[in-house]
Amino acid sequence: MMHNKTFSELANLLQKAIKQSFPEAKLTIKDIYDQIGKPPNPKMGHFAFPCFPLAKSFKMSPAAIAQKIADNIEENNLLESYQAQGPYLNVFVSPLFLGEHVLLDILEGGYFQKVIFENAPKTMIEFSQPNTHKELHVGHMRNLCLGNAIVLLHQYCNHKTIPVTYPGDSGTHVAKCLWYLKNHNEDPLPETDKGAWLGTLYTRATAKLEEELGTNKETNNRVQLGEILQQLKKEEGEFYDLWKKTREWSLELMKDAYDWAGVNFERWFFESEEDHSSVELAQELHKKGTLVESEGAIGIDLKEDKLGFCILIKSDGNGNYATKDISLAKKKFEEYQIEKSIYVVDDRQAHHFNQIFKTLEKMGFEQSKNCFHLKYNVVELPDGAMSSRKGNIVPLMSLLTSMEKAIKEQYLNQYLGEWDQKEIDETAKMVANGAIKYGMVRVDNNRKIVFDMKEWLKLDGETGPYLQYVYARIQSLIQKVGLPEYQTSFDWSVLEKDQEKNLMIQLALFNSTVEMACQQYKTSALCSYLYDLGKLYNSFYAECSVAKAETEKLKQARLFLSASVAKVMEKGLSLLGIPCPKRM
RNA sequence: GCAGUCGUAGCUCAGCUGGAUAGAGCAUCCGCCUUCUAAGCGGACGGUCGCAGGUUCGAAUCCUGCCGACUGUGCCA
Repeated sequence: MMHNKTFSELANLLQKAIKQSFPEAKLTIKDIYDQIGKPPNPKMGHFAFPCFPLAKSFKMSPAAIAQKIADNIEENNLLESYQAQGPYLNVFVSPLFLGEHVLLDILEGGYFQKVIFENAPKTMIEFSQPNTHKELHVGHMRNLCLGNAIVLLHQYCNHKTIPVTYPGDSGTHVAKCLWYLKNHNEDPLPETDKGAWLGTLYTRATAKLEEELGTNKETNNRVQLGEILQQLKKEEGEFYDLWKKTREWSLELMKDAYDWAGVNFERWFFESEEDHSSVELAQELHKKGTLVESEGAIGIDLKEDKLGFCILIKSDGNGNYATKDISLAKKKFEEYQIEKSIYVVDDRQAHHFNQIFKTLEKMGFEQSKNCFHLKYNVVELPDGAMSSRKGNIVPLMSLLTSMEKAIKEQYLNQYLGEWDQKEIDETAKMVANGAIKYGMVRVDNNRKIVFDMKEWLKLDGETGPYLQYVYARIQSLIQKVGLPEYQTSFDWSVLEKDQEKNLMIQLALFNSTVEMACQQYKTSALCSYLYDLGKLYNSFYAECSVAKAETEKLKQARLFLSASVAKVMEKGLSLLGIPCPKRM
C-alpha cells in the first residue's frame, strides 16, 4: 500500500513533471513511489529520485532527464526546494507539509492506524519451543524476543495473527531428569523456582550418565531409563505421575519467562499431545502409499527433491520429531484455518523444515507453500556454544538479576530517597527488559550472537536503554514545559534548523520502515531506524533549547516535534516488545 | 562429498530486492553540565568491504570460482 503520504504526494508531483517532459512516459505513481530514496547526505536533499532507469527509453543522459523533470515541476505546497544534482533529482520537503501531515498525524494517532498491507493472510506464528525439565537460558531469549517482535510487527501491519508455543515435554531428556531425581538426587525440594532447579538436575543427570559410560553401571542405567520411557509412553506408573508433577514446575518457569517478555500465547501445543496421534497419522500415510519402508524404518522418500529420506516411523515403531511436526501442522491447518504458518526456529533445523514442508505438500496440503521457516542463528558464549547438557549456560533469571542490579548501581540509585523504592525496582526491570530485547533483535537473523555479559551490562552506545532514555527525556521535558493543544493551522515554518527538519523526515519514514521489517522479518531494520531517530533527537536536544526557544511559536513547535518523536519511539519500541519508563 | 549461512575499522555490528564521498557502537585521544535528565552531545583516530573473475552506465550489494569459519546432511529433538 502507498501509505506514506509524503512519498505518494511526491510521486504524484513527479509523475506530472515526467509526463510534461516526456509525454510518452508510462511510469505509474507506484513505480515512482518505489524509486524514491534518500541521498547520502541530508544537505543534498531530504529525498532523491534517481533518473538512471529512464535514460534508455528517453535516449537522454540521466543528468539531462533530472534537469528536465526539475524544470517541469509545477507549483505545489509539498516542496520547499528541489534541484537536479547530476543524475538525481533531489528535493527538500517543506516543514509546513511535514508538520501538517506527519507531526499532527502522529500526535493525533491517525499515523499509526494506516493500512500497511491489504488482505494480509491469517497467520499462525509458532515460537518458543523450550524443553521442560531443562533450564531456560539466554539462548532461548533470542527466539522469544524475535518471535514476539515478529508477531507485533505482523499485528501492526494488519495481519490476523495467532501466536503459539510448542514446548518439548516428552522424550529422553525427560526420562534422564526423572531418573536422576528419583534415584540420585539428595537436594531437598526447593520452596520456589522448582523449574530452574529441575533444570540443574537434568545437567547433573547427563553428567552422571556420561561418567558411568563404560562402567558396570552402564547397563543398569540403560535398563532404568528404558523402564521410565515405557511408563511415560503407557501413561501409567510412578514415573508418569512424577512427570505430570515436574512438568508443571517447568511450565511455571516458562510462564514466568513469558510474563517477563510480555508474551501471550493463544495456544500451547505440547509435544506429548502429538506422541500417539502422530504415529497413527504416519501409519495411515503408510497404508495410503505415501510412505515407504527402508532399512527397517518407514518414511517418505524425498530424494528427487534433493531432501533425502525423512523417517517418520523408526525401526522400533516409535515416531520422531518429524512425525510430530507433521501431525501438528495438520492440526494447525484444520483447527485454525490458517493461510500462513511461520515457524521461528534456529537455522540448524533448516533441513528438517524443508523435509516437513515438502512432506505436507505431498500429503496434498495447499497451505504448505505458505509455510515459512524463520531461521535465526544461535547465541553463543565467548568461550563457545551453550548447552544445558554441559551446563555452561546463563540462566534467564540470573541474567535478569545481575542486569537489574547493574542498572541500579550505575544509574538508578542516584534517585534513592527521591523516588520510592517501587518505582526504582520497576524502572530497573523495564530497562533490563529493553537492554535484553534490543540486544536480541538488533542483529541480522542469520548472524550469530556472542553473549558477553560484561558488554551487555554496559548499557551505553546502541542499546535499548539509549532509546528508552530519549523517551524519558521527552516525557520530563513535556512535564516541565507543558504541551499545548494541537493546532491544525500551525505555522510549522519556524522549524528551520537542520536538526529539526531531519527529525521530521525520519518520523515520516516510520511506517515504511515497519512495512519493510515485517515483510522481510528483519527486526534489525526497525532497530536501526529507531537508533537513528534517537541519535537525531539527542543531537537536536543538545543544539536546540525548547524551554528557551527564541519565540513562543518556536517553543511550541519544538514541543510538538519532541512529543511526536516520543510517540514514534514508544510505538517503535513497543513493536519490539520493549516498554518505556516515564523517567530513568 | 553435497547443501546452507557468514567473512565490512583493533573488537561488535549496520548497510545487501545495484545507485552519489562505505556508516555506527565499543576501545583510544580531545572538548562540552551556573538550571529543558551527561544513560547525553561535538570532534579526532581508524577500512585493498576475504581473494579472483564476470554482468552493468554503475557492484560491499547480483553471478561464478577459490580461501577461511560455522551449521546441517536416515532412525536425538
